[in-house]
Amino acid sequence: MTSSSPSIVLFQTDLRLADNPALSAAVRRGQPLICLYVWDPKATGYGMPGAASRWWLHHSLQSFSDHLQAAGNDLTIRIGKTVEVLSHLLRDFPKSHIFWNQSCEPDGQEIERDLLTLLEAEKVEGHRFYGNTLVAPSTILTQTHNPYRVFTPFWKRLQAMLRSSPPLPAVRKIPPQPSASLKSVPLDSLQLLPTIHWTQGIHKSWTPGEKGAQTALRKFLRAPAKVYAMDRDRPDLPHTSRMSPHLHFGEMSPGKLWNAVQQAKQKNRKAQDKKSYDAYLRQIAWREFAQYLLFHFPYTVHEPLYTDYQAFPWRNETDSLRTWQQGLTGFPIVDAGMRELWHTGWMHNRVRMITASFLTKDLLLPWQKGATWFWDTLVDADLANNTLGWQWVAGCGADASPFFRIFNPITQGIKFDPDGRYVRKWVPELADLPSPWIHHPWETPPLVLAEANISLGETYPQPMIAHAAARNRALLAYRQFKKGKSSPSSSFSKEQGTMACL
DNA sequence: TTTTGAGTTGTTCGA
DNA sequence: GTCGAACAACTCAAA
Repeated sequence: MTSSSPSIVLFQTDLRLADNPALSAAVRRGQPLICLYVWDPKATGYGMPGAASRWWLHHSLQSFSDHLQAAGNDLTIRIGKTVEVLSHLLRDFPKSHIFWNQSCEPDGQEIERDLLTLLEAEKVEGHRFYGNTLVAPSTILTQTHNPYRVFTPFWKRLQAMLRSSPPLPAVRKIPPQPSASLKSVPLDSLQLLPTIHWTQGIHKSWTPGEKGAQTALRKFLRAPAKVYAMDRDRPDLPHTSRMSPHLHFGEMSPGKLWNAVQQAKQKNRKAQDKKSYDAYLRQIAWREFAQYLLFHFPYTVHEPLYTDYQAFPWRNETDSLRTWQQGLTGFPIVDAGMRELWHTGWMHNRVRMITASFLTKDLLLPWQKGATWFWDTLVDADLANNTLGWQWVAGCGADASPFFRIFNPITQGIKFDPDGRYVRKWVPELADLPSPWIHHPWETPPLVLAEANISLGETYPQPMIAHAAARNRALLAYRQFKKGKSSPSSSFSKEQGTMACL
C-alpha cells in the first residue's frame, strides 16, 4: 500500500502523544503517517547529549515507540543528518507533508533553516507548530520590538498572552505507515546506553517516558506542590517536582503542565497552598524564559549574554576543576551536590546554585567549564536551562545575580540542610559527624572528629580554599573588571599571587 | 528623548 | 538573637 501524499512528523524533543500539536495536526490530516526520529551520531559539542541524557533518551524513545505502536503506528528511527534523512525520504514519498514542533535550540534552528530550504526546493508543504513552549518565542517582544532580557516584564507579558485553552488530548489512533518497506534502524543501534552499568543509581529514581511523566506530575500535585513555596529549597526533602527531564524530552508539554497546576490551584482554597502553586508556575515561566532567550540569543551557549564579560579574567586551571567535579572540595554541601550529580544524574536546584557559585566565584573558573560538566552528567541536561542558570550565577546573563552575591557554602548548608541529612547521604565519610559541625568539619574539635572516625586530609579533604578570602578575591576581581581601570589580566595575576599564600 | 523605577534564589556588618 | 542597611553600578522596559 503506498500513498501519494503521506504525512511525516519529525520528532525531536517532543516525544509524546498528548498535547503534541504537530502530531495532532498530522493525524487530523488523515493520510498515512511516518513518525520519524533522526539520531546524528556525528554531532559534536552541545549537539551530542551527555551520557546520562543519552540513557534517558534511549528509554524515552523505547517508551514512545511502544505508545505509537499501541496507537497503530510505529517510530521510524534513522541515523544521519536530519535534513539528509528527510531529503532521502522525500525521494520515496515526494508529495509528503512535513510536520514539526519548533525547537529553540541553535541546532534545532539550524535544522529548521535547512528544512525550509529543502521544502522550498522540493515544493513540499511544511507545517510548523509550537509544542515546546507555552507561547511562540518570536511573539513576545518589548514595545520597541526587541526580545526581553529581564524576567519580570517577560513574565507579565507572558501571563497576559496565555490563553487558558485546554491541552490537546492524547492521540489514540494514528493512521498507519505508508508502506511496509519503510525501514527503521533498531533503537539499540544508536548505542545510547553506556557499556558500564553506572546507571543503576539513575534507574532507581526515574521512569522515562510519557507515563512516567504523568505519574511524576500526579505525585507532585498530590503533596509536594502544596509545600513547594516553603520546601523547594531543601535538598534533604523530596519536595521538588522532578519534572525537568520529562520536560526536556517533551514527554510532557509545558502547556499541559501549566494547565494541570492551574487546575490544582483553583481546586485548592488554602492561601498557603495557592502560594506554592504560584511559585511553581513561576518556575515554569523561568523555563519558558530560558527557551526564549536561547531562541533569541543563540550565541549565549558559548558566550555571555552581555558580551563585555568575554574579557572577564577567569582563571584557566584544571586541577581545581577536577577537584570540584569529583566532589572533593572539602565543603560538604558542595561535595554532596557534586556526588549526587555523579551518582544519580541529577542535583537539587538549590545545590546547583551553591556548586555553581563555588566554581565561578570561589574558584573563579569560567562558567562554561561548569556548564559543560553539567551537560555531560545531568540526566535533565537542557541547553536553555543550563545556559541561563550558569550565566545567572556567573553574573553575565539575564537578570544576573549581582556580582557581590556570593553563596557562602557553610551558611547555605546550615540554612537548607539544617540536620545535615543531605550531606550524610552523599558524603558518607562524614556520616558520624554531629550536626553542629557537619557543614564545617575543619572547625570541629579534634576529639569530636576522632569520635566520628574522621581524619581531615585523609578520610575527608581539608577545604581546598578559604571561603572568606576567596570571596574577597572574587569581589575584587569583579570590582576591577567593572571599573576597567587597569588591564584586568595584569591586576588579576597580582591578586592570584596573594591567593597562593592561603 | 528623557526620566524613572525596578531588578529569583545572598552575605555581612553594625545597631 | 534579630533586623535593616549596605554592598555598585548598570541595564532594561515602560511611561
